[in-house]
Order: sequence, then structure tokens, then C-alpha cells
Amino acid sequence: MSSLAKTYNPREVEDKWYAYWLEKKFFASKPNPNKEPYTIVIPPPNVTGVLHMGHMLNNTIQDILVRKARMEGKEACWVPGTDHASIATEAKVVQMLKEKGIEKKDITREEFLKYAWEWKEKYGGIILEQLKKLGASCDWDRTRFTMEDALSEQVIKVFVDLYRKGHIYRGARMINWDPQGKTALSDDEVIYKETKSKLYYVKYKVKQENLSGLQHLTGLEEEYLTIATQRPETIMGDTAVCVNPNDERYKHLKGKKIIVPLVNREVPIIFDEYVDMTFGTGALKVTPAHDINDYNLGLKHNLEVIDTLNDDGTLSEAAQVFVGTERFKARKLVAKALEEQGLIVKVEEYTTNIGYSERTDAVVEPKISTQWFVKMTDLTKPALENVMNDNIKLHPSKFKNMYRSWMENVRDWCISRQLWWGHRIPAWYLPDGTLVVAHNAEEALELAKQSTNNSELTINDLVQDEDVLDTWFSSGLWPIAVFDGLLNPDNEDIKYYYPTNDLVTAPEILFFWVARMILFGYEYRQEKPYSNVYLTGIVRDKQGRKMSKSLGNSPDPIELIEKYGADGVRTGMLFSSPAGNDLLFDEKLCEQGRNFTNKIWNAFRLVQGWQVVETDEEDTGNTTAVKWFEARMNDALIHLEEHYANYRISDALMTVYKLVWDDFCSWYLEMIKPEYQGEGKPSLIDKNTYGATISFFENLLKILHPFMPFITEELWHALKERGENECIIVAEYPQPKKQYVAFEKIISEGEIAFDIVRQIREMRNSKGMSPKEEVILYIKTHSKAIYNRFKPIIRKLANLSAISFTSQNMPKSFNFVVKGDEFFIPLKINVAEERARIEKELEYNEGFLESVNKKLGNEKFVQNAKPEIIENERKKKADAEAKIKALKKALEGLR
RNA sequence: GGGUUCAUAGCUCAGCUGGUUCAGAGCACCUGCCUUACAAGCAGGGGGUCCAAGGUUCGAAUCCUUGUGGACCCA
Repeated sequence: MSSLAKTYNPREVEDKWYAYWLEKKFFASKPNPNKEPYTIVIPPPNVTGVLHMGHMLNNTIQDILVRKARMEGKEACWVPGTDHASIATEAKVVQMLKEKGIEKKDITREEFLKYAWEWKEKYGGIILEQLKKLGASCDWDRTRFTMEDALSEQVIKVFVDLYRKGHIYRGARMINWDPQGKTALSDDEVIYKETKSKLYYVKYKVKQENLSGLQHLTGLEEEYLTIATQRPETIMGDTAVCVNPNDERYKHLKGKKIIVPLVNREVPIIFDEYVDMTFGTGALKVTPAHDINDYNLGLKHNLEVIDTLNDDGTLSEAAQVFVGTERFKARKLVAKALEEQGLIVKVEEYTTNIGYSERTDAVVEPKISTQWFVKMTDLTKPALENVMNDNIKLHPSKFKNMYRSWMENVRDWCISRQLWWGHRIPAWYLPDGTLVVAHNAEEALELAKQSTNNSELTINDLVQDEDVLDTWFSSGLWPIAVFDGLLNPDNEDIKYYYPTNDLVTAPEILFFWVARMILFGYEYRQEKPYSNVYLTGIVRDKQGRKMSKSLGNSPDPIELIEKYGADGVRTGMLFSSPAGNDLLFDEKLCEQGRNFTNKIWNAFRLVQGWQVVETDEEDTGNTTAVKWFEARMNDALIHLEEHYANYRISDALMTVYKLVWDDFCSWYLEMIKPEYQGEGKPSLIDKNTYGATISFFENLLKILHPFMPFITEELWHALKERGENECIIVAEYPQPKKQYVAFEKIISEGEIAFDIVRQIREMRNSKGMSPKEEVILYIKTHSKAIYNRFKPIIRKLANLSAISFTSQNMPKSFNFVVKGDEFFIPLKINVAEERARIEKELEYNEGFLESVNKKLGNEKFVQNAKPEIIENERKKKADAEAKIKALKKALEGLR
């Protein structure tokens, strides 16, 4: 017997093969005009990142696609790389400096960047190393980084180009300010969460006109207007109070002024239908500097803008009171001060949606600020069209609608970030404040000299914009930039690999990233960046919670790989992850994956213990077994191709899983398994069967390879001596043959045979008989021919001492019916029990026949249904009738 | 509030343009087995009013309407 371990040990093989593939340069790709290119660019993970379960899923899928394409003889190229992730990385570096006792504000930009690069060099490659453990077959020689010189140059070029084409502008706008990260956020980086808050009802004093006597006449002492606000700390920035012109309660206030509490500012009462009369008191305080809607109202009514907050979220000088106090503390202090002045009418509990920074989780502050924007309306047109017409296909397609609604309602994209780590905006300011956009300082100086007619200007007169670009701006260029397609638009790589084929990413960044790549693709290559976008789901825990560090519910992928093997984890991830659906991850899935590798391993152990003998013995059923499996495998290959074509990777895996486990191991190998020859002696098998089996095994390994690269490479070499470049990673992928009649015939014969085997096994089970106890099977049929081929197989699998045909019913025997034929096994039986069993089956079949007859008896059905459907009903009827007849006869035999 | 999307077995999901014995798969569960490849295994089995109510149709898990409940996007 073999010396191989009973269980597969992935640790012994994974690193070995990965190193071998690298050594043989199997992942490397060069443009090859004789081959069709197949390209994927990796969604660049953050340099700060370590591998998480989302990456595992995402990159496993990419690797599957790439490996299959490579085996299909395509020039497969998977470009890896990382993303500089401005906010996240800067936060990490600031944190690191803090631990060293260095504050960011105490060092220069250059010093800071030096630390940042050091940090990047040290930690930035971790995630890529982890991907290697997973088996990712990236062309590592092509690894790129969004902030490396070559890529930065491309980013700057695009910025300047867009600016000069008029697509980029600078403007004062209400932006989302993250006071913790001290940066502006795009709308997409704000997460709205339902938050418990309070609604304060505050009295504002209406200013009385100085008309003498009037006051006395009307008897009015002092009039107050009550407003409701969630943010009392912004009161000091109020520059109006607004009511609805249709609101009867306030009509008399037209033209009056009101006094803002605490700061005693006199502001107008304005009228606008924007105000919801039913909310709060129907009176709205207007703070243009701190609310987007108020800002718009302010624009419309020409209100003063008073910004009462500093960048760090503390109150500014303009607030006059509580200057320097943090905003939430200020809220309490203001409320208290108002209370003391008797101006608080009441306070209500209130639930509202509040925006949080995706990066720092700080409450986002609406703020007026000068930022850089990309004008989106002109650029989005081709990006929308080509997704809607399926030129770029989204998988699953349900995301098309979401994509459209976003693209149709797109707002200008705020691309500046108040950070140091990133691509610094190539804009320079002259002493007089004029702006020059250029590729570098030298060019800027030249332009400045020209525009000012001042040749005396020096580089020291120019001050570069402090801001950097949104990270998505550079990652939007990724599919072009990794091939240097912006600086050398006609280079060989970009011409060969672009457009790429597939992109695998998460739906949550469909807009952040995917849309922007598409938009840039059309702007700079007049071509889509890829043909298919496969959207994976979010990996969640068993309870459906998103995996997160704070919850601590995410397993460490590397530990999982150590525990179950990369192949086991890869398949585990895919067992339950249809495209676009969230994956509820359970470690059990990896266990199932590991068990599968073990199953394959043991199938190999079985086969490798065999020895070929020359034999003249007549066919033992092996010929049938081989033909049957050949047909089954072909069938599976056809389905497999369909699944791949539709990006149903999970279904593709399941097809292979069942083919290997059920058809190959449970049926085929059991059919051909030779007799045990005794301790230490190899089992003997005929040459044809052995050869066919090895070839089946090879094909199975090939179709398994994209899912389980390591074990398949190991067994590929264990199965046969191979040359040093004859690896499964580059072996030819099996193609299905055109399905022909012989295949269908043997599969249906096999189905009957298996039915018989199952019936006999069930009989043994229900009667508590040992599988070792041999029995005799009698078949009563009109068409003996259909059993000819499978007779020896049925005998072997059901452990029968003999199979005979009979023309008579056999009384006192166990009997069953398959497809209208009767089967008898002489046994001591309980007649009543058997009758009951058969009567139950008869009842079901009669009911079924009745429903079929009803259908066929319905004139409208016969008139309207398609011919093949009617034909099918007739066949069902005939089958049911034959079965009923046989069951009735069986009952007669049991009298 | 507007939009998109989903609801099928205990769990995760298939089920394509209505029609195969259509009610499925995997896992889980139950029963019996350490049967010389595999107990990380083998053999067998039981699970569902296809969210609800209407409608279209000869025929509905599938199409339409309404409702309920969830998810996501946008405000």
C-alpha cells in the first residue's frame, strides 16, 4: 500500500509550487500578437491595508479567471499594485509620528513626506506578499503604485489637461468637512447614520418698530418667535430667520427684524416656501455657513455668511462667545446659556440622519470652502451610455439601474483634499493671487511670466496649492496608467492589453471608482477600460454583520490559510458567493473546502496504488464505466462553460465539485475499483481502464486548477513524470465535445442502473442487512438490451451474486419498479409491509397520471401549448402508465 | 421622502424567454456503517402553503397590481 499520508497536507506543497511558478515565469506576460490577450488590473488595495476577507474573495475570483484564461492559451496578464490612500495613510503616519512624540504641525511638508515614504516602504508591500499565499498569479514584475513617479506624472498630466479643457474649476462651495481629518470629503465619503439627537425650541426676540404709541395701542409688550434647531451652537452664525409665506401664524412679521440671542445680532425675517410649516414651529433659523440648505437660501436672499467654526471643529472668533470650544461641548454650553436667559421653550428627543466621515467616523461639518472640482456633466455621457448598452457589462446586471441613477444625477466631483500625502495639485499662485496650472513649477513660471508680462518673476514668487488630489482621481486612471498609456499613448503594452477584459470589485465602489475609470477611459482612450465588471458581495459574518476590526468578527485570512490550506480557503469562499450577493462567511465553508482537497488527494491515493496488467479477460463493465464517465464529464464541461460565460463562478465550482465527488469518486471509481489483493500487493487493473482513468484524472485536475491551484499542480506531477515546464498552470484547458446521441444514451442508461443500485441499497438499509450480504436480482423487462452494458456494474455496486432476467413475477420477494420494469430480490419479507410500500407509490403515480391526463384532456392546452410540450406530456403519460401497470402486477404478486 | 432590489427547505442560495417527475443544490439534520482511497469518510433518509392577497392565462415560484418585511443607493 502507498506510503502517502491519509490526509492531504497543503503546507508541504503550497510554497514549493508558488516558488516554482515564479521561477519559471509562468505569471509573466508580454504582448504576443499570436495570442489573444486576457487582462485584469487588480483593484489596488490600500498600502495601509492588510489582507481581509473581502480581498480574499475578490482576488480568488480574479485568480480563477486569470488561470483559466492562461490555460485556454490566452496571453494572461494580471497587473498588481497598491493605492496610496491619502486619508488612511496620512492618518497612519500621523499616528506613528505621534507615538514618536512628533506632531504633524511641527514638521514641514517635506519632512512629513519623508516619513510617509519610509512608512510605505516598510509596510506598503505586506498585502501583496499575503496575496502570494493565496496563490494569486499576478505578474509581479508589473507591480505599480499610484504615487510612484511614472504614475504621478500621468495623474498630473491629466489634471492639467482637464483644467485646460475647462473640465476642472475652482470654486467656493459648501463641502463636507471632516474636522478630525481636517479635510474635505466628497459626498460619497459621507455615511449617513440614524442618530439620536435633540430638538431645541429657542425663543428669538422680534424687534419692535420704533413707532411711538403703536406698541401701546396694540398692547404688545414683547414678541418672540420660537424656532426649532438641532444645532444651537450655530446660532451665532444665524443671519436670518425664515418662515413660509403661506403660514398664517407669521404673516404679520413681514419686513420685521429679529434679534439673534447671545450675540444680539439684528437679522431679517425672510419668507420662502422652502420652509416646512409642519416641522418644529414652522420657523427656521438660517445659518448659511453651516448648512447646505441654509446656504442655498442665503444665496437666494442675499444673506451674509458668518462662519463660526474653525477647521478643527472649535468655535471661531466670529462666534463671539465660547470661542475655541469644541462644537459638541459648545452645543451644551449654548443650550445652558439660553436656558439661563429663559429662551429655551422645550427640548425634544429627535432622531435624524447625520453624516459621518467614512475615514475617521467624525461627524461631518458642512462648511464653505474653496475647493477644486471636476465638472461631471460632459464627461459622464459615454460612461453612462456604454454601460446601458452593455458595451460594458455589469454582473449581476441589477446594478445597471443603480449605476444609471447615479450617472444621471451626478454632481460635480470635489477632488481636492487638505492633506500632504497624495498628488499635490499642480497649481501655483502669484503674489497677486492669480493662478497658473502647469505640469511643474518651471512651466508654471514660464506661463506666469507670459501672462503677467513680468520677466522678473522667479520661482520663489510662486506658491503651490497646498492641497492634494482625491485618491480616486488617480485610481480612476489605473487601467490606463499601469500601462503608461497617458504618457506614451502608443506604446505596445497599452495597445495590446487595453481595453482589459474583466474587473472584479465590490458594488460599494461602483461609483467611487468604477464609474470614474470608465469616464477616464473614454476621455483618454476613447475606449472602455474593460468589458465586464464582476461585482462581488460584502463578506459578512454568520449573523450577517459586516466584518470589521472594531467588531473583531473577521478571521485572519493568513491563519485560515495555515489551517485549511489556500485551496481549501479559496473554495470555501466561493461555495456560497453568487455574484453581487453578500457572502455570509462561516469557517465551516473552509472546512468543506479542505475536505474537498482531501477527497481529491485520496482519489489519487487509490489510483496510484494500481498496477497495470495485460489481460484477455472479457469486459467486466470497465468499458461501460469509461464511456459513461466520458459522457458525464463532457456534460459537466458544457455546463461549466455556461457558468463561466455568465460569471457564475460559484455555480462553476459546484459543477466541478459534484463531478469530482459524486460522479468520479462515488460512482466511477467504485465501478472500476479492482479487487484487493492482500497486504502489500498492488491492485491490478487492465491497461485501457487505467489509461482512461489517468486521463480523466488529468482533465479533472485541469478544471479544478483555477479554483485549487496548489493541490492540482502537486497531483499533476505525481500522476506522471513531467518535463520541467509541463505544469498544469499552463496545461491546455479541456474543451467539451459536441454532445452526441451516444452520450445521452449512456447517461440515461446509467441513471436507470443507479436507480436500481440505490433501491437495493435502500432495501438493505431499511431491513438492517449488511452490504456484504449478497443477494440475487431478477429483472422482468421487455427490453433486456438497456441492461446489457450496465449489468456487471449493477452487480458490483449493489453487491449481487447474480442478475437474471425473468418473465414471471416472483412471489415472496422484495420488489420494486424502475421505469416500468419490475425487479425482484428473493427474500423473507413482511407481505403487509411490502404491500403498503408499493400501494403508497402506486397512489402517488396514479395522482400524477391524473394530473397529466387532465392537462391532455384540456382542449385549450392542446391548442395553445407548444408541440414539444404536448409531446412531453404524452411521454409522461406513457411512463406513468407503464409504471402503474408494473406496480399493480407487483401488488398481485404479493397476495 | 424618491429610486433600486430582494423574499423559495433549519441556513446560504439556484430556478434563463410562464410548460420536463418542478418544487431543486450545497451545507446542516436523522438512521446505519471505522466495508483496505478517504470518519476531513461511506450508504441511505426526512425537510418547503415558493412572504400575503388579488389578477392575467389552458397553465404561475416564474408575468401584473396592491400590501407586508428586509437590504442598498440617493435626498
